[in-house]
Amino acid sequence: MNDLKAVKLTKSDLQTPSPENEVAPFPFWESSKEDFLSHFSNGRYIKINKNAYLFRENDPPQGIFCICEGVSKLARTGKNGKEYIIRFAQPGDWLGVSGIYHGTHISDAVAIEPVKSFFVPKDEFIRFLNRNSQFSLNVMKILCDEIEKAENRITALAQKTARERVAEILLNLQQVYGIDNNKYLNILLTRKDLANFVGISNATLSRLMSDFQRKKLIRIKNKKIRLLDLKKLSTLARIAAV
Amino acid sequence: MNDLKAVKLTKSDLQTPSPENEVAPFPFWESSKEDFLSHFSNGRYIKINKNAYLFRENDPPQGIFCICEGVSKLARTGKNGKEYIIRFAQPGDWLGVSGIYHGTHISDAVAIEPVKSFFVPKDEFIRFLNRNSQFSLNVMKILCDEIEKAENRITALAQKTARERVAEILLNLQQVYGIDNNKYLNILLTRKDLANFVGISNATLSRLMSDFQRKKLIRIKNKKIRLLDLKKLSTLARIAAV
DNA sequence: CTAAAACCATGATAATTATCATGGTAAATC
DNA sequence: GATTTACCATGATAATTATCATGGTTTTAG
Repeated sequence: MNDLKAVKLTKSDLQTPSPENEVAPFPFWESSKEDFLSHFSNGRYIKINKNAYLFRENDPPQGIFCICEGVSKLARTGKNGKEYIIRFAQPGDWLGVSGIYHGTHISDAVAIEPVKSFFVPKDEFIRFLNRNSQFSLNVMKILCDEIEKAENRITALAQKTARERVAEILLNLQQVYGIDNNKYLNILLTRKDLANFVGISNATLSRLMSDFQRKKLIRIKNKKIRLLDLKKLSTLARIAAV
Repeated sequence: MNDLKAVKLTKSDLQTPSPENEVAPFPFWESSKEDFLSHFSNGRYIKINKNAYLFRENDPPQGIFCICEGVSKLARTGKNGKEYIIRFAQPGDWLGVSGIYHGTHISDAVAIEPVKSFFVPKDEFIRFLNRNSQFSLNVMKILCDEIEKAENRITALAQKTARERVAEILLNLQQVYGIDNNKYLNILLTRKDLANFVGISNATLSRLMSDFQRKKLIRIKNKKIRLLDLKKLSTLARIAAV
């Protein structure tokens, strides 16, 4: 038996729009969405403009954000003033859970496109965890996923060259965010953000992207990226083919 | 109010030996240790030899290990055959929690010194989580700590030079594992393990360690490392003084 | 106790990546 | 719509780090 199977979430679950409500709040709870929401009587929807902060590193956490629409980046700024992007958060992701355990947020959360999110005050979130072991398991799964992703990043950063990491992250972005009708990635990043995510300088990233284009591995049109040769990219990234 | 404060664990809590039992199983639960253990009727103590595996990457998880004595490394092996050490686990740490959510372990766990651990079968662990929201919060805290550590590593790997990372990790090891009577680090690592943890080649690590010795930042005797100048090391690592 | 294996420091060299600088392009602002 | 600002690609150079190789040392295994 596997108790956890029952709480497994899929991306499509999270993104299925609800007919009776514009903002679809992920069928996260085992019963209905209304039931889920009714437990957070102090929860509310919040809109965050592009480039605005959901929270900042070292802020005392006020509560938890569940992203309903749009993408945010989670980033830290080093002593050298350089930003590093830990990860991106997309619809269905919860932000700020770690923060409530530490007393402060451990990274900035910035909307890289307009974001709609559901906000649950900290106290209510904790109260809810205490009363609902099933919900706790859900949250734990989220945390474990974050750990796995973080450890994947660590391994890549420690072992792979810039070239390999760029290829890997491009494939990863396609897998996570998917492609539009013209097969371009569904996430639009500046060179700077992409460089800060890969962990290399802007210049090196630019060169590698140019090189990838020359080699017909990718195509770039209006800043949108299309992956042309998944197989070669996978080989280049030294990962199993996608 | 802060419900979480009550469940906060400190390192000394975890390491306090219990008078009536050789193997001290951390006062993790709010009531007594006996009460804690009585809830895991299928739990048992396991001894693991040096260099033996607690589990391997991709293994289906059988249960959760709580380290009582000794140190393990959590490591992955890349396609290139190179090992990378994600982190070390010390007494009081739980291993394998992420694995039960993923169906497979996401890294190797290897004892780098003889390890004594308390093993709880997966089903029982899950059952316990379901029934005890307080315990769930404890586990969540552990996971959040892991996330924070992982994200710290990511930031360091992405932004810092080899030299900076070595200084940072030495300081970090001292903070986490402490020092013995002669002020040498309480953890004994091979050059290889340390290099794989920092994420650089053995050769580069050796050179940097020699350089640190020449500069009187550290001293090495019988493979044991002593930090001589915390302030300079902190400056070098570009972190706030310890 | 001895042979084999693993570990370690260091030199020489090559590859990788950052930094600095520049001109061109796109985007934001008024 | 003009102007200012941010973004991007690329050259030249310097710094960093890996790789390969070697001899000495320590550890392990029989």
